[in-house]
Amino acid sequence: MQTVLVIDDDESLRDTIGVLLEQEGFRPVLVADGREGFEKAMLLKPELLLVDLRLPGMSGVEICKQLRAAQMHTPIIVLSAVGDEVDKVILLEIGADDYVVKPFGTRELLARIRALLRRTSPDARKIFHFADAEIDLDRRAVSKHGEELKLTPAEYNLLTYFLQNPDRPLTRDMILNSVWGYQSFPNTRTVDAHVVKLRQKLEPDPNVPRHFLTVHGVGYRFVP
Amino acid sequence: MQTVLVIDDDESLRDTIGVLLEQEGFRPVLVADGREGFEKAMLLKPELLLVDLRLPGMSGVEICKQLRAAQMHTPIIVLSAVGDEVDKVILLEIGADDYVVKPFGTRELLARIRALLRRTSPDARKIFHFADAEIDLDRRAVSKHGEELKLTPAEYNLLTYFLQNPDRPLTRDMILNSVWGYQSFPNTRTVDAHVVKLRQKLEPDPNVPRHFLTVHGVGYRFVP
DNA sequence: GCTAACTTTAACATTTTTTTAACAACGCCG
DNA sequence: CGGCGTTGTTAAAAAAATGTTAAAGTTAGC
Repeated sequence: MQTVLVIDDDESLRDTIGVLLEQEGFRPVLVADGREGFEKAMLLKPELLLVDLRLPGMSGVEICKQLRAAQMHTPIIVLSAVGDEVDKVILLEIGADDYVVKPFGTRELLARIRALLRRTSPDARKIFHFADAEIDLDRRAVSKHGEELKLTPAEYNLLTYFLQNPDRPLTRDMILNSVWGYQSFPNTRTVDAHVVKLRQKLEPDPNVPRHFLTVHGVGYRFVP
Repeated sequence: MQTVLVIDDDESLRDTIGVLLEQEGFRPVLVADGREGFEKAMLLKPELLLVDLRLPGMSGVEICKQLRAAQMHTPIIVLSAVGDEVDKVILLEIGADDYVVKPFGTRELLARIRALLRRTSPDARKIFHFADAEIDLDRRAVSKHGEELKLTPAEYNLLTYFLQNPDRPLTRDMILNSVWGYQSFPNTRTVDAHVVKLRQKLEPDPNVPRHFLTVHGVGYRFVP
């Protein structure tokens, strides 16, 4: 579940947002004090921060700056009161990702939260590259020359195992254990058959393997 | 034409609002009873709701709560009598978007209606399009070629989940957890059965799925 | 309590994937 | 260079997963 840290000294607003977030399936953490909020942010590493600009203890601006300085890239939405002089440029400079002006509708806030999370989270994806192929582990998507290609579960599992153990000779037993699991005991040639398929699908020239190499008498070795 | 559902037990006020809305190009539907109003809301899926707080059958507060609980996000304006204790925060919590205090001028009411519709309809309103279908999440309404089509609750929930997680392979477990909830453990084939139904209702050609794709060995993937 | 609508399950058909077996090709070693 | 074990390759058998349908089980509303 995604944690959202809310730092605002207006108690009723804080609670309202808390209830709203809960309803929408987030885990809200509510804090009134600026300094306490900053510490919670560092500790909890929430998926999103809602920060009031005007705060006791430590201003919203300061919180943003410090977090960014600490290499914390949590998306931040700034809540600003209508009177505050809000300069978009300044907000961007201090590392905020979006802002809403109080009073705001709950739907607007939710829309912003959703949009921001969608906008920021995909970047955390782990994407492997080698040869002209790209493997997006989260999406289970593999593409070559930008064209999506289909891998079967066994192929995909084998590929991820190779990706996680590059440059190392891997015996068929090791591969069977890690990829197929202990309970199944297929013929060791099964591994060979699947390596062939990976080569066919991923090697620039399947007849001259450059990434899925054979280690004669041992097994296989993957070089990125 | 935009439908506005008015739930108020004061007949003369109800009629006044009805005439006003008609003049302004809306399609008013007038109801006196709270429970009846709630049912009409679920059935008609109006673009806007005007709800009196004090109602026979079912209170305005209850109507708002229930609608929101049913994932119906139609904008709601609460009509409150001058004596009612109205707490903005409570109104927000129960899911109301705005309120006016009786007695109010027709121009004020209209202004609020217009403002709220403007605020909610263009961008904040989540309307998904794919193939020749349109899904209005807020109104829980699905149409194909402009014709409304009926989805059962399970189908709708599943669709919503797909819409909110596009392009990502979703395992049956993930789907069961998110759509059916933790407490229920139906056969995994339940998901399959419902995917079939969604395909039948929404795919241009159900035999060649282009949006509800199966990821063999994993689950399903929705591409808009 | 009855009906109608919906959900779940079970059964069977179909599709996709995995494994195996067979043979060809290769590499190492004398 | 020739033999022997290893690997490449392929197609078919076997297994697993999914599609589909209808019947059984639930639930909600009257």
